[in-house]
Amino acid sequence: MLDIKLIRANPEEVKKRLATRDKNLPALIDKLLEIDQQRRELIKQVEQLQAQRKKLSKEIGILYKNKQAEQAEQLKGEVNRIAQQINDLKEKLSQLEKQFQQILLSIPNLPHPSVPIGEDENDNVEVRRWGEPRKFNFQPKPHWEIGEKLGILDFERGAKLSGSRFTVMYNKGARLERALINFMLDLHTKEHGYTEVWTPVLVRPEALIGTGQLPKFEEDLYKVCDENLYLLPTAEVSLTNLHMDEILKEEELPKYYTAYTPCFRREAGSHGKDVRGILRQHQFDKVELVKIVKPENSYQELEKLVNEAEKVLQLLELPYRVVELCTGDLGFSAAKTYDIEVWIPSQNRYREISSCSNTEDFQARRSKIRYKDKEGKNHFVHTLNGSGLAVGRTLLAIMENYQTEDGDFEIPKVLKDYI
RNA sequence: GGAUGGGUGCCCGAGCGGCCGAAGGGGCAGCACUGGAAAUGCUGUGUGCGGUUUUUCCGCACCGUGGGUUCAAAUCCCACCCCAUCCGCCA
Repeated sequence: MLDIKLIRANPEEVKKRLATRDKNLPALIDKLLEIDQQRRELIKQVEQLQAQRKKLSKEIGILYKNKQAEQAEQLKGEVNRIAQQINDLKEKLSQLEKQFQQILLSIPNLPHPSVPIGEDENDNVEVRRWGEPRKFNFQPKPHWEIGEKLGILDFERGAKLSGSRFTVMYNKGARLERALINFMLDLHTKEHGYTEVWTPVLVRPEALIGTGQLPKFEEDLYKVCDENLYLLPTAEVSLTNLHMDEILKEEELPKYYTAYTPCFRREAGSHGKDVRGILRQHQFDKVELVKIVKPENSYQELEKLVNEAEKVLQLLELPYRVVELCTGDLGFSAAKTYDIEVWIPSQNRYREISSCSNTEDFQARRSKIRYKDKEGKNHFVHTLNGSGLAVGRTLLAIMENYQTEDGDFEIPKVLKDYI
């Protein structure tokens, strides 16, 4: 959520920056400001009337005490009239307030000035590469072929049980999944100072509103029938909202959290995309990284966060590149995002395996996560999140990059103790 | 699923329809005491919105949420949400 005060103070600047995401946003800001003005005018009127009512009511009380009932009765009539006016105005006000909130909640975050301007993923900027894609002296196979032949990936039974984009894994596949989770959690807790967390995977709408998935992206989520709960699309939601509605102490910051959770996404808009294999599933495992920090450190923390996610790929010796998302490709809550893309031999290109974002105070404002400074003043924290990493995609990348000519694949050295 | 209790400030907790933004305690900050500290004492300390000569000050709102009663609601009534405990059921 953007700060309405910021929008009021610099409407043109805000519109200009939002337009780099989406050309339709400036008009929405105009509408918001219009409603805001009406709303404030009404608030002023209502408050004046309420102040009057309060004053007169007190006088009535005193009159009764002094046994001047007649005069009290007279005043009552007047207060009744004022109360009626207040009611009328309040009704209008609550309408406006509703619209106001609804629009404000649907406006995405402002891109950081350093974010490259662009329309879609083609305008993303490569920041660096690590590792050399392996030269194969045979035709590398896609992971689904390897997996099916080895009998470790079972798409048919996945579909039988749950539908398309669900997969069953056996033996080496299932064990590798588990090994990767442990490996990643150990790395982040032991080397990078994160606190390991285990969270529910069913969450309330409040949490999803806090991190920005709701109200706008309901169609991407699985909702539990007959309960007001949703399946977690990412542990960013549960980890960030651990501190929903809290005022933290300054010395508690920064907080680093990591959690393994399954993630559930409907993939509503992506029919026909990446339909083969396990790249895009309705259910996948992820180890998530979340940081809650003071505003002045957040960009430094973002760079660190990306490095921490990269470390996983470096240790697994998987080639990757880091790209900076352009304005048009930024997620709703993000002010700045780096994607890490791992090399996929069968596609002869890099594919996203992690996305690391600084949302600044956008989520903090929605989730009401603040901290109190030394002077006793409250400020919104900055929140960051990143995959560290998407486990299924890591598994896929290992299968393809470490494949052998006979249709099997090797296990990266660092995982030997885990499997 | 059945029964009961409860949601008040950073935390705990009291609160007769007007004098309650709200007692008391804890925490935190400042000061005093001390060689320094602990202990102790004193003082201060909610949030949001709106206005403002924008350091200041003023107004309004907020005691889970939304309605209602009343001249006046944290306090009374109704609905909803949430939490806890017990019983049943299940792992």
